[in-house]
Formats: sequence, C-alpha cells, structure tokens
Amino acid sequence: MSSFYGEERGVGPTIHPHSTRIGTPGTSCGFAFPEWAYKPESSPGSRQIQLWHFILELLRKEEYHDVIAWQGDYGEFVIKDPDEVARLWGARKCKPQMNYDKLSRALRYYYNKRILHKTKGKRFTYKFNFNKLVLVNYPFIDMGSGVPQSAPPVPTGGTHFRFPPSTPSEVLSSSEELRSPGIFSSMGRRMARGSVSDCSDGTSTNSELEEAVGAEDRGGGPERAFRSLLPPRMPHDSLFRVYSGAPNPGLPRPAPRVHPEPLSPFPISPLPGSGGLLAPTLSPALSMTPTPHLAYTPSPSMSSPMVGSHFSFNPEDMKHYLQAHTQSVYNYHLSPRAFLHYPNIVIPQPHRPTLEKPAAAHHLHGPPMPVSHSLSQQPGGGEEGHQHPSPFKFKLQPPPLGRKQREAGSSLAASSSSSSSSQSSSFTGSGHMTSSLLSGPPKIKVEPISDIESEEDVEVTDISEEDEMNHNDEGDMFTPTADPSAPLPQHSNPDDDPDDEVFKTPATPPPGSGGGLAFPLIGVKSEPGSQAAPISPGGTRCIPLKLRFKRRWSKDQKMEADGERDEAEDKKVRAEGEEEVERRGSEVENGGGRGEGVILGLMLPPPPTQRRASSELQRATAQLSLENSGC
DNA sequence: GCCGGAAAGT
DNA sequence: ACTTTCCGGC
Repeated sequence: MSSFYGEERGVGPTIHPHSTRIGTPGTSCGFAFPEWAYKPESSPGSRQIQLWHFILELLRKEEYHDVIAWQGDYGEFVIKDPDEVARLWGARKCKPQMNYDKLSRALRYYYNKRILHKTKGKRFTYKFNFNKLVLVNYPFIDMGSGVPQSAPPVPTGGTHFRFPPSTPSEVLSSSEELRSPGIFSSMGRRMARGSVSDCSDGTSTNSELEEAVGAEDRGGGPERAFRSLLPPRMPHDSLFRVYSGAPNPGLPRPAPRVHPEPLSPFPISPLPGSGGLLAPTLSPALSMTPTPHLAYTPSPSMSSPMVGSHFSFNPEDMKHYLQAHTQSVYNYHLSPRAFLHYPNIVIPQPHRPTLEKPAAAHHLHGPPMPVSHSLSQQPGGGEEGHQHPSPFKFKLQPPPLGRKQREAGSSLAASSSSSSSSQSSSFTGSGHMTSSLLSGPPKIKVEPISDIESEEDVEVTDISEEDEMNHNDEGDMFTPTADPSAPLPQHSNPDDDPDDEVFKTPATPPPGSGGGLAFPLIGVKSEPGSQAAPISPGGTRCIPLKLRFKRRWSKDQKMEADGERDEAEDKKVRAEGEEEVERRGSEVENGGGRGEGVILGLMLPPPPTQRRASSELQRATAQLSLENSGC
C-alpha cells in the first residue's frame, strides 16, 4: 500500500529537476552544498534526505502549509497535520508504515543534537535551532550557491536574522563532510535528484520538493524567495558568495538586501535603523571572508595584512576592532560566539569612520558563515604554534547524553571552565601583550573576573555559569552583546525560548544614536554592562577605553592561543522538566566537544574562541578562497 | 501527546 | 550516523 503515497506529491510544482543553483558550475564555484546533504549513496547512515531537511522543505513550500508551517517567531513550526506529514515523510523514505509516532521519535532524536526542540505546551510544535544549523552549515559550505531556503524565524522582536538559504541539511549532518574540503568541489550533482528516492514510484515522489525548491530559488531571485512563506530566505548568493569568490572587496552585489518579510518569522533585517546593513544573514561566516580591508583583527599575531595588522590603539584600529565585534554581534542575532566577528562588516552608522575601503559594506550582507569551525588557527603569537594542518574541522553536535547522563554530567562542565577564564587580564602596560600572547600566562589581572565575563562572556563559558548568568544564559552566545545600555527589546518569549537563544538577538544598536563614535561601540559591544559604564558592579570600574581594549585584545590573543579546547561542553544537563527556559543556549554553543558530532568550532565557539576564531577564520577564509578559486 | 531506551534496519 | 520500529512510562 505504500503506493498511495505517490499521489500526494503531486502537489508540488515540479519544476526542473535540478536546479542549477547548486551545482551550477557556471557560476564558478558555486555550489554549495555538500553533497552529502543529498547523498543517497554516500551517506552512510542516512540514505537520503534527513528528516529535518525534509521538514524544512515542507516548510518552505506553500503547498504544504496546511500540513506544516512556521509558527511563531523563532523557527518554530507546527505540524498541522501530523498524519500527512508522516505520510509525506514515509513517501520520501519509502516507508509506508510511517506514522507520526515514528516520525516524532525521529524528531526527538534531534533534540539531543540540538537541531530541534520541542516547544512545550504546544502540540505538534517544534522549533529549529538554527543557530546550530546555520553555523554549521554554512561555514564553508558554501552554500553559496544555493540554497537555502528556510528561514527560521527569529526571535526577538526586532531583529531577526534570516536564515540562509540553503537547506540546512547540509550542515548538520555530516560532520565529516564538512571537514573535508573536497566536498565542496564536487557538488554538482546533488541536485540531480536527490530526491526521492527510489521509492516505488519513483516517479512521483520525489522530487517534488526539492525540485520545486530549486526552481524557486533560482528563478525567482531573491525576492521570490522570500515570497515564499517561509521565512525569508536569502538569496543564496548573498550568503555564500563570499566564499565563492567573493573575496574581493568589491563585490558585485552591493546591496544588502533586506527584505522584510512579513510572514516570515525571520525577519530579515536585523538592524532596523541601519537599514540593512547587516544583512542578511546571520551568519558569521562572513568573517571568513578574506577581505583584508577591514581588518578588524587586532592581533598582531595575525599575519593578516590588514590595515593595521597589529592592533594598535589608533583610533582607527580600535574602531575597526570594535566595529567588527559589535557588528557581528548585532548583526546576527545568533550568538556572537558563533559568529565571531566579521571582518568585513562595517558598521552602519553614518558617521562611521571612514574606512579605508567602503567596500566593506557589502560584505555585510554576506553570507553567513559560521565560522565557527575552528580552522586551523593561526599561530598567532606563536603560542601554541602548531595547529593542525587541517583547515577546518568541525564537528556537529555534541553527543547526546541521556537525560540521566546529562544530569550527571553537569558537574563536569563546571570544572572545565576553569581554565582560564582569566584571560582577562590585561595588562596594564601596553606593550606587553605580546608577551602575553606568546606566553600567555602572565597576565595580570586587574579586574575581577566578572568583568571578564561580562565582556566576553567568554570563556568561561558556559559551563559554570549557565545558570547563573542569566543574562547570558544562553548565552554566551547570544546575548552577550546585549547591553543594557542599549535599548533593546530583546525579550524573549518564555515559551519558546529555549531555542531562541539561538536566535535571540541582542538588540540592535541604536542606529543613530551611536553618537557616533567609535567608542560607543565599545560600550555596546563589549561589555554589557560592566564595561561600558565606568562603573560597574563588578569591578570593572573605570577603565579607560584603551585599557579595555587592550585587555580585550590580549584576551583574544590568549584565547587564540588556547586554542580550541573549549569544548567542554556541555551538553548538559538541563533539567528535563523545564520548559521554558532552556538554557540550552549555552550548551548549544559549545557543543560539547566531546561528541563527535559537534561542530564545535563552528557553532559554538566558546567565548574565548571568538577571537581565535577570527584569526582562524581569516585563515580559513583564505584557504577557502584558494580552494574555490580552484574551481 | 510526548519522552526516550533499545533493538534493528539502512 | 540516522532512522524505523516497538514500547513502557509520564
């Protein structure tokens, strides 16, 4: 009886089989997805499409809105017709016996992976953790070309980021693939058909979704894309283009488009005021872009040639640095960690300091890439020096622990953090950084830890604090940026939040208000409360900007040095019961390193990671670009 | 309805 | 690795 499935799919518009988008060689390198996303054969475990991909596909299509649709804001979706969804899924997988019970079991497995969460209290309602997805996915993948559609809804009120276009599928799942660069190169075929499978009727089933999708994207252009109900998806180009070849400062595509989508849960524009600079997507990926122009990197160690390669306290440098951080945070609602900073990003403010190159702006919109992956880090100071050769490595998610385990595990986490949070230190002196970089250790800390945390959120990460830090709970990732001073509406809904964290965005910086100066940024970004104000509760009382800067910088450096280890993770323990607040945010981020699956680098870079990430990113970027070019 | 363990299939 | 199937518990 399975046969009956076939009919259903009729619904979908079948467009062309493969859309070019992806594989399109024409584009140069464009492709974007990793095959594995669709890879039937290759994938070891999953034969074809993964459930969550499938869900996203359905979500993106209007045809299926009656059976499944986005709801709420965050990435939440509701299965309106469970049986139908199950049927469709069954059809796709050729499992006629599929039913909601089974399907839901499969969805439940995503909980541990953090791909999805259940929205408590709402029947048939689940929520995507785009955070993870995005980051993961996008990092290198270039989805540039194509892909993504589903947008997750963003949470906080005002800003939402949009999801990158492509199917997320890629992302998560295959950690392996991600790692290997080679992947990218081959992507062309994926589209060929992935869909459906072999199921009996091959005819039909398959492709409806995919094909349709593809067609849409391409054909319609970005606009169309949005149109779809879903969350707004970005044009792929923008997203990934960066990778592909966009390293140039002058990108062809200038504008950041932001589309406000009414429906979509994910609004696009993160920054209201600025207009869009941010553009698109959330992804941090940007940072990867190789573009030197902006260089926000403070660290001297980095070789990047950017403007000032080393961080000096020149105003400009500072600005850049700050901007970068700030932006990243703001722009993306995602957790800051995840994104690291984008070098490219420029701040939207009108008065923004003149950068050397205006071009930077474009990048913004760019792609979201999650940089998180830890690329090889640069030897920045020579700290550790060797990092691994491999350019990227990431893992997906942390291993899911069983509840029980999780609970038990929690304790672990705490310990881990210790390492060092102390980075904060800073030196009072100026030139020392170097030393610190190199050696790292000797830092003097002037301030109390709290400061640090607040600033960076850092390193410590998660672990210990999950609970305590409310403000961060999630994160380190998300909220850190938020500054009290800034007026942001970030609230989160109690309901959804669990994931929201993911999306949660800090607030947008007040556009105009900035006052314009670079400095203001600092306040914003860096430290939420404490630092900005000279007085802060913790101990950070008044520190001159420069010092702060330095400190920060030094930290960064240090972090880089530390390298990745952060994984500590968590996975943690969350109590099961709680609905609402799941702190998972933090967890998410870090993604336990232990698991293999985690991407850790990508997504969850622990706070400290950011910095290092940045450097890594750059490096990675460079590599990517090289690779791409090859194409 | 939802959760998650366990076993098994792919 | 991911899913499907089954199932007991909440």
